[in-house]
Amino acid sequence: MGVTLKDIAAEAGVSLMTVSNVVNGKQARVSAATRERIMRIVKERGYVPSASARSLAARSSRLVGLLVPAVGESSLTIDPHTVEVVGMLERELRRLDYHLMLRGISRHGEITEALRSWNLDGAVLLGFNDVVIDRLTADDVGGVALVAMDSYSANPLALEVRSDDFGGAELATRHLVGLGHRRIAFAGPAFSATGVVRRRFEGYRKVLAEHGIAFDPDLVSEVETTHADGLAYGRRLPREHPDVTAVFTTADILAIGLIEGLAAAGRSVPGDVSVVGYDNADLAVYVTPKLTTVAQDLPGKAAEAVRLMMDRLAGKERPAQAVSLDVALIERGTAGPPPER
Amino acid sequence: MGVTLKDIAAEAGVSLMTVSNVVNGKQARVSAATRERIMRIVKERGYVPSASARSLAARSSRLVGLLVPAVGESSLTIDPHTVEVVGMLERELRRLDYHLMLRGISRHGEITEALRSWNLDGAVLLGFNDVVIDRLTADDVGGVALVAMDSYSANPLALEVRSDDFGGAELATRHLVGLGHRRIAFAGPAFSATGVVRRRFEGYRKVLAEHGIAFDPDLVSEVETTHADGLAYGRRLPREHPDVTAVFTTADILAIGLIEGLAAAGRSVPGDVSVVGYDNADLAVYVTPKLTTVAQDLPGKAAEAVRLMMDRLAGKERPAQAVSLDVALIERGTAGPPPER
DNA sequence: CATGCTAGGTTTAGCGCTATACCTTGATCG
DNA sequence: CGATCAAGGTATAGCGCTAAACCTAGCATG
Repeated sequence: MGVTLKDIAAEAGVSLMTVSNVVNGKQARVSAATRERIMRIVKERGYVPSASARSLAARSSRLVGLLVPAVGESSLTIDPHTVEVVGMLERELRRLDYHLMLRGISRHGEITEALRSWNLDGAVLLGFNDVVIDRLTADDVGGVALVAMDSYSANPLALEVRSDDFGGAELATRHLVGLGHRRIAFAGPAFSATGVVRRRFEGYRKVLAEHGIAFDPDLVSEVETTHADGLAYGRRLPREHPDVTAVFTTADILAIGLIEGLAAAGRSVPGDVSVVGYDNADLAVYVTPKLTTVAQDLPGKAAEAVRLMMDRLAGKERPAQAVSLDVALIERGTAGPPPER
Repeated sequence: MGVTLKDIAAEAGVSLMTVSNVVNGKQARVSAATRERIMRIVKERGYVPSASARSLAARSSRLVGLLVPAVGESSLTIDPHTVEVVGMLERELRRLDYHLMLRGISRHGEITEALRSWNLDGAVLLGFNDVVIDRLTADDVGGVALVAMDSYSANPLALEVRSDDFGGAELATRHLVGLGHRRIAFAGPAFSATGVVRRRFEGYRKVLAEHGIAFDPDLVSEVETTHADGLAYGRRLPREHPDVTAVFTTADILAIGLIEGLAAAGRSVPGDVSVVGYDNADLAVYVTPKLTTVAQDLPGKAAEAVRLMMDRLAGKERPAQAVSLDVALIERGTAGPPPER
């Protein structure tokens, strides 16, 4: 159906390999005249190389997998700030003439299957639990460049791109302490899921220690990264810890739920309680008051992921194993001084 | 490197074709005993079929493209309610053992290129201008099942899945009229971009007519689907049309910006002005007051897109050409009776 | 003048799989 | 009892491309 190399070769009166060389820009082997003639025919006939044939013959697919956890039969849930990374990833890869395959993973073995079946050159692991990444063996991923986002894995097979989670938490907590808060709660999902939360917790704890504020484990709550869980947490917080005047949360959506919950419990933000979010999601500015939050460098994350992957594909000697991007505190309306007493 | 059909065939002492038949579940041609023996070896050796080889030999890739506009060098911007559709699409396709390739399109020709190069079986066109879809020729898309989302194209080559935009607008407008509003504005992007906006406009207009309310073109504003543009619109609306007591918008994000703009201009929602959004995005419930909006059936959209595509791939005689899904009005806090005067 | 070298090609041998035609063997049947 | 047929396979010929080895003239070189 489609036009093939053979057709072009026949029309140009050269061998198939000459056309292949021209199409792939292998300068050395063809004269300028031949090259131009072939290129003209390629354009005219609308030749488009077959990716499967290339992948099969060249053992490289120029395909990168975007692997996302898919719990059971449920669909992928890509959170809003991840979506932006996906869009940027796609653009970077497209510039380099790579393609992106989106794949939900529900069993560990599916990672290997996806990599092998499609002969992927690389893959980006988005939102996986660290232990999933640690379980990957050289047998699984031989040859493919794996980049894990926001993980803190011990697996040398995976390149890693993340934000400075420890530093972000320091920034947020330091801001609250600077405002005069002493009873500062920490709310985020379980540590086990990802090292990210633990790093943020450690940053929080370090700043408390720096300022001689006693760490109170009761002020640390395990709250899922959802509006509903944030809401529930906000409702019970004033009852359980009336002395808390500020909360550092690990996600904007959680913070927004929290603020609504606090309001339901009769506490205003930032009048009674200050709240700091994390991620600087779009919606941070849609709520009232606008959310004070820690911003990640999303474009940087996508760019670094691609850079790391390309370095490894190029067989760079000692490519960076992990990159940590800077974060910034965005001061808006949800953090202020504690109430007078 | 990987295990191939040949390896399995050698180990099982059968021909390569027998293994191929077993792996592909072609019952007829193998005895149960042989089938089991082969399956055991396949499992043991961790055989994974090569998608490129299959695609090449079978002229079918089991790959579906997810084509999204990418303006110039910028990255894909997938709006939040689209993201959900993407996740659901992926799940549906994965269940059917298809894979999804995400591809940004910046020139029209890239659609064809993507389809041909990867030998795609089908493609979902997300967020394209109707005229882009109309320009697709049989030459471009021969054999691939194209599904366009939210388009009203005249091109019989594309299957279409959309919500009942006309009906959604009717619902919203009727709600406002029922509440007692007479001066109701319409805010949305230019009609030219997509028939969706025009259908919603027509629904709005029809309900006005039904109730004998004179249509005033001055109350129709071209506002982009962004928070910023909604905000600007909200700021100027009370000045330009102080008598407007309600606004029907074509997007939640626009509505949220609008509400903020109205607040900046000293108008409260729903006290002074009622606002109805569209899409029932997650963030509709994060803002205060929670947004009254028109909800689309997102899971239905994804499922229908896949069903339509599979029907066409299966060569169904008269597959549906377009599907329109039901919508529902979600009453929350931004629409109330007009102020007393 | 044999030798090497370079430019500009061509030939060959697959990559891993599937479609299709073909081949046995034993049972069935008019 | 020869023809027919189904079950259970096998052999062959690609799909469209690339890597790698090979070829051939024309020219410079010691």
